[in-house]
Amino acid sequence: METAFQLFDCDYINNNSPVVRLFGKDKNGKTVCAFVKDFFPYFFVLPEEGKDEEVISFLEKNYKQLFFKAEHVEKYLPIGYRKEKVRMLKVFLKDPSQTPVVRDELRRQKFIKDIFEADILFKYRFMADKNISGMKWIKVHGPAAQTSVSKTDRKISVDSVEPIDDDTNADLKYMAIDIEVVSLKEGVPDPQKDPIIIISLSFFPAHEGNNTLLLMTKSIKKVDRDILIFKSETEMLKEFVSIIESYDPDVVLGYNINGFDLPFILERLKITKNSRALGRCDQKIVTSRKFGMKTRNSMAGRVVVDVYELIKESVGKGLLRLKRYGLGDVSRELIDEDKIDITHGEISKHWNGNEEQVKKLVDYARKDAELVLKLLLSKRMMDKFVEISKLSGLLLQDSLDGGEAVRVENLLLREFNKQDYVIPCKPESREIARREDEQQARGFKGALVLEPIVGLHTNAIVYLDFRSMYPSIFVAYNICPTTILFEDEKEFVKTPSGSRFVSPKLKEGIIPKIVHQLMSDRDKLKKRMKSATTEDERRSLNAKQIAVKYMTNSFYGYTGYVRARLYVLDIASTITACGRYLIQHTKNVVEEDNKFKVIYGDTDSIMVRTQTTDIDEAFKLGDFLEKKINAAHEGKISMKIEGVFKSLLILTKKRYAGFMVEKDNEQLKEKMTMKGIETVRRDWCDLVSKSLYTVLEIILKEQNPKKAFIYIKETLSKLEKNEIPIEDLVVTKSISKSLKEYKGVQPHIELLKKLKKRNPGDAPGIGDRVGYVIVKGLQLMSERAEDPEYVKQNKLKIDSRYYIENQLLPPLERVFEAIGISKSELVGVGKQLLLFDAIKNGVKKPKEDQSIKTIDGFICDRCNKSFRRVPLIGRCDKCSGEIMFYSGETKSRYFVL
DNA sequence: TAATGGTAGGGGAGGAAAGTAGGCTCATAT
DNA sequence: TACTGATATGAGCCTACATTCCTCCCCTAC
Repeated sequence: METAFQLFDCDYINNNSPVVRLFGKDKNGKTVCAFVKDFFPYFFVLPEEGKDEEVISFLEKNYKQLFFKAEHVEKYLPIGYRKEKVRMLKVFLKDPSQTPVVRDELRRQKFIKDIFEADILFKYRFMADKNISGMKWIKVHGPAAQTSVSKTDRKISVDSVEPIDDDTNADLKYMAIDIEVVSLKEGVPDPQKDPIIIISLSFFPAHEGNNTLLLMTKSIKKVDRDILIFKSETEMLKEFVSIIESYDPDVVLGYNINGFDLPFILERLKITKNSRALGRCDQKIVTSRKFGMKTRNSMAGRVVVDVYELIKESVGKGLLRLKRYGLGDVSRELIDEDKIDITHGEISKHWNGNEEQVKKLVDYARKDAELVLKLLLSKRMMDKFVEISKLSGLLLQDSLDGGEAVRVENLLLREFNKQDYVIPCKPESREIARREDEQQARGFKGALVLEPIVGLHTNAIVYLDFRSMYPSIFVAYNICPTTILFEDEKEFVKTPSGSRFVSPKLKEGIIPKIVHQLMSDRDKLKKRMKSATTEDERRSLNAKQIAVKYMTNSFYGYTGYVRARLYVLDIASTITACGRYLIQHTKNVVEEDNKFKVIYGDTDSIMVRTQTTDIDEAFKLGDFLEKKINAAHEGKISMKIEGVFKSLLILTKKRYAGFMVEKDNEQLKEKMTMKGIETVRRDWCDLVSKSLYTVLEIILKEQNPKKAFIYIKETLSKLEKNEIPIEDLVVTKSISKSLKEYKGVQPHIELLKKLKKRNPGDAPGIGDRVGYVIVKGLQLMSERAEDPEYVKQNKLKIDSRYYIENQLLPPLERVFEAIGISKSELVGVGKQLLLFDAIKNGVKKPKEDQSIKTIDGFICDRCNKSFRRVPLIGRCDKCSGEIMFYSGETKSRYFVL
């Protein structure tokens, strides 16, 4: 019998000898589990000269049960150009789980020179050898298997496996989970003690007509159709297990499901003596493992997706701009839907409250599961990972969980093996330390950032960049671990930085080959995208295109990554050195005849000032430059015009704003671009981002600083009059490590300490973002950071002075200084405005009693310079005006304690 | 069984350290 | 001649301040 299915998961079980299991779904939506026998784990041993037999007898003697067989093979060593293969031993064992033991023991033996591929996960060893990939279709031959262990529609005992070419995707079933827990004590719920009270499930497609199901352990009168009530948590969990089995989801998802819901459920299942085999196999319970701060869960045959982690990753990679990661914030931003408002601390209160409150809690739980599912589906968050799986060969779960290194390694393993190369084992901790030291000592220089010409440029600026610079360098100079020359070779390619790689005529490097292929694949995908007829087709092609781009760009970072199997610092350094040469050389070429000036450039891009203000002409000049530069680089790497800036304000390296015109199908499109400036940074409050954006827009589009001034004046006066909503004043920052590890004093950390004291259960953790506002007071600014909600509730006063002097003015000063308006002019305007306006607006001047009761600081009567500490002289050191006490808007010579 | 791509760079806040001005004390002179 | 009080001056030391430099941290550009 022949069966084709899309490969969803793969693992192995040990029935005396290993059996590989392939999980997937066929065209009819039936789940499949295919069992493959007679595949054994192996690795390669390079013995010392002539010691082959010693290795074999050692294995025979010490690992009688485990050792299966050894074969003599000829392989290329992976690092450094090799003309000839080397004889080594391919050692087969009987049990994958024991491979590390044998490997480590062998390593200690004198007759061993090196060991290769002794740490490739068994499932990936199998998949690589059979040339099958996660999320691709495979065809298996074989009869139905007699087993009740796996819970799939079809079970097959496999004789042969092969990949098939099919680009479609099977329809998947999704189930979102959200649990609610009451904690007996204050703080984080403890699965040992605290019971689950509600399990909220959301399905796509519907489960027996229900889009949602709510399991709960308290009876309420007005019962919705989707509510199931149980007498005990034990019974509720039992039903939960059976729902999973009957619905049989492919994807199980949740918000922070890895960190909270799943581990918690597992613990409660254990305590209530329910089954923990939630996967498509009775034998394997769901495993939950902690790696440092991360928790990973695996469910045989299914995929666990944590939407919270996906969101964070997207933000981290700059694909998404969000200030906070809460489900509420994210839903509002991405799908314009709100969460029902209940804090963790209030859950117990609602649960133990009246009917109305319990009902609200139920609605809240239902909404959460719905939102998570909606986010994943409507934003098609998994598409990219499906494509990454197909490209790299990884299983979908590992594409989602793992980093770039695993992807690159999986791809390289296959390509290396195809060409008879072995790849090294992962470095041990000592080797990692050595690499780190080496990097420390030698340094690993990165890209070149050209010194910018700071200021406002109003001539047309042409913006050009290199197409996939680092990947192109790999290809252009045949850079690869397998081609790097340590010895003399007649035919070689020399990079501008002086490194030598063997000529591609003798050996085309493996990485260059892969990268070249990926780059041309991407070009084709982009072309197909342009002619796509349906939105679905376009979106699917786009996901592919993005995945290809990711893979292409991963190789450079990988070679400089200390934990990589194929870490070659020389290669990483060579790549960046070539990049530096290219950008510098390009600048020289552009400036050759004094018509153009390169005013800035970063890594792979340059901005060229022309002598025109006409956009069409600028584009023509851009085309001219493009041709000239590409000719200078002899087709090895090409530059492309990205657009023309009508006006551009450069503040510093990596910080600029411009009014850009792009060409899209011969249509001109205008847009504002801002890089690195506070408008795009998440650690400034919205007031700053918004007003700075407006100011920049006025300056760039209208070139009218006066108008910008007036705008600021209004903002400042609003701020002084407390007319700015507190939401606009919230500054958010990430927590990057545990409290103990922080050395200095920082606002968000100080606030975190306070929050932990107030409500340990609700306090944010590592990886979360904390939002704060600065309130009035005399302590360090960091100690005056406060939770906005707390400020509202306790009616604390916002420190408007902080927002003016430390938030609004500094970024504005930098902008105005760059356009030639002095800092003091603006500061003067800012501060005087602030005080004089306030006075004009009717703040009473004390007449009879000229003393004030509290002080906020010390201020110069003439120029309004403020001092943090009391100056001992009574004169302002700037203008020699008199120093006075002030409180709010009131100044006085006298201060009564 | 089991994790984690890279360097360059700006900028805020706090803290240490070296530098400095002014105050205090004491000696001395008038 | 011895002693007192008021006043001035300068040296030496101490303290608090303003400043500079550095570290830590966050986040971004590419």
